[in-house]
Amino acid sequence: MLQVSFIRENRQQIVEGLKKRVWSEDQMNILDQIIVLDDKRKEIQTEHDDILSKINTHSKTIGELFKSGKQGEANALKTTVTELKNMSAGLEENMKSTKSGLDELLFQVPNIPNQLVPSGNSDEDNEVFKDLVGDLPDLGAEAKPHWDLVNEYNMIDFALGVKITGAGFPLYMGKGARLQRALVQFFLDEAGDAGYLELNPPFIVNEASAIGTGNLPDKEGQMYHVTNDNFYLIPTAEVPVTNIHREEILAEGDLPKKYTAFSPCFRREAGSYGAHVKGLNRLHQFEKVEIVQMVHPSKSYEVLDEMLNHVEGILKKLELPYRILRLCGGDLSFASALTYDFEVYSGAQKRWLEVSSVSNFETFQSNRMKMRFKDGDGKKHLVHTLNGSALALPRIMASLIENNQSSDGIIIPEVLRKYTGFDIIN
RNA sequence: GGAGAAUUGCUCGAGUGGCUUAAGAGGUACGCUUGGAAAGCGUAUGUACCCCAAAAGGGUACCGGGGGUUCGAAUCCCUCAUUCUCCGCCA
Repeated sequence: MLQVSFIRENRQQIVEGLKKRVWSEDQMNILDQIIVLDDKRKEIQTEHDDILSKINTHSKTIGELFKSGKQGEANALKTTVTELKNMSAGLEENMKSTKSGLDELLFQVPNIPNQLVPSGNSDEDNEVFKDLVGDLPDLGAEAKPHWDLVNEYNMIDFALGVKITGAGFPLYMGKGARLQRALVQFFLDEAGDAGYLELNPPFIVNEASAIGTGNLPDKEGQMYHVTNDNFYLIPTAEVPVTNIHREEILAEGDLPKKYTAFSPCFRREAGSYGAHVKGLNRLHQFEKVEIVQMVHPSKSYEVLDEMLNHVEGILKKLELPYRILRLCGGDLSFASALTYDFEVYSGAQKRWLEVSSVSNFETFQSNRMKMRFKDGDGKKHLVHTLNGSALALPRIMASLIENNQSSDGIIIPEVLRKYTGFDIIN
């Protein structure tokens, strides 16, 4: 969420930014309401602190009066304090509702898009930042989509997943399961080599963590909620990992913090049915290796490029044709200032599949989480947080299976063979 | 799941209603001392918000979270979380 002080001082810049997110004039009014409520909050606090101060002084006096035996004076003063306390209670109530009103408004304001973000309403307006790297596979007319191939080679059983749980929970088997594990291992090794500390975080988080990363309150319906304990199944490892330093003040020398984590990801997003969500294209449970960084604000865009390079390196090693999109304002996630999506080409479906999303959140998450660092002068600043998928498994599997199909079977890319222990699935 | 004990600042740790402006120790920073270091001595050392044009200064809140009793709570009560010990169950 944005800081009120930032809203006060950069109104014009914010309005320009929100226009890219297709905000109406009506919605812009929220900005003014925020400032009005914040003014009110200050006014109430000044008044309230003043009363509390008087109560504190009087209480001390009462103690002294009792000690010196002046019961009458003490009791008179007690009455005064009681009156002050009534006033204080009223102000406190007012403060509470003002603050929650203010938060409610602040939660509605998304991050301000970076200058580079193109305006636009939907994914059709995304900018192709880097077009096709690699060659589109030439599979011929009899190319099969991955959902047929995984069936043919007994790699994944979707029907059993439905039996056990429901749609969107595939069961990987044999070489399918092994290939998946090989990819995870490969991704983690790549991240480790790039200096990310490997973590194995909790896959269920509490409410505070979900709020910290911006998954609550906005996207409650997208997460699985464990109501008995008020916990949430993570939609991505970004949630537990980014929350590691929630409400912390780091030393400037501690930055950057670089973390990587493998996790299953759970997403409710009760989807539509049809070809574009068929097979591995969209799931309720999938696996992903995530990279996360907490960095000095002056470095965050440099680091964003570094993360892009990291993801590109992996896709090149896997020999998958890919392209990079720069998301437009309308497609940008709520918390992000700039996002690049990676898409790989899936040869039989003949379409691009999103396999990674790399974002700079600037201070949007760190402000919610109160994640700061102290500079040499002892001044505190919010860190910038970034994260990216490196990578999400199912669509990598889908394109890898489709693109590498041959009359002999599915050819395993060279780089994975030491992890799989086999070079073909047939 | 049951019974008991605990949670205090950067760390350890004292603190059973006003004498706490949270003792004391350690750590850290700076200064003094020294040929240099150590020791010693001195000073400082949290977070958030508010007042003030700013600085200086002042105020409020914070002793695991939330609520309550009281003129006054780290201290008493309720509740939740976490940690430890024992019992039960368990991969």
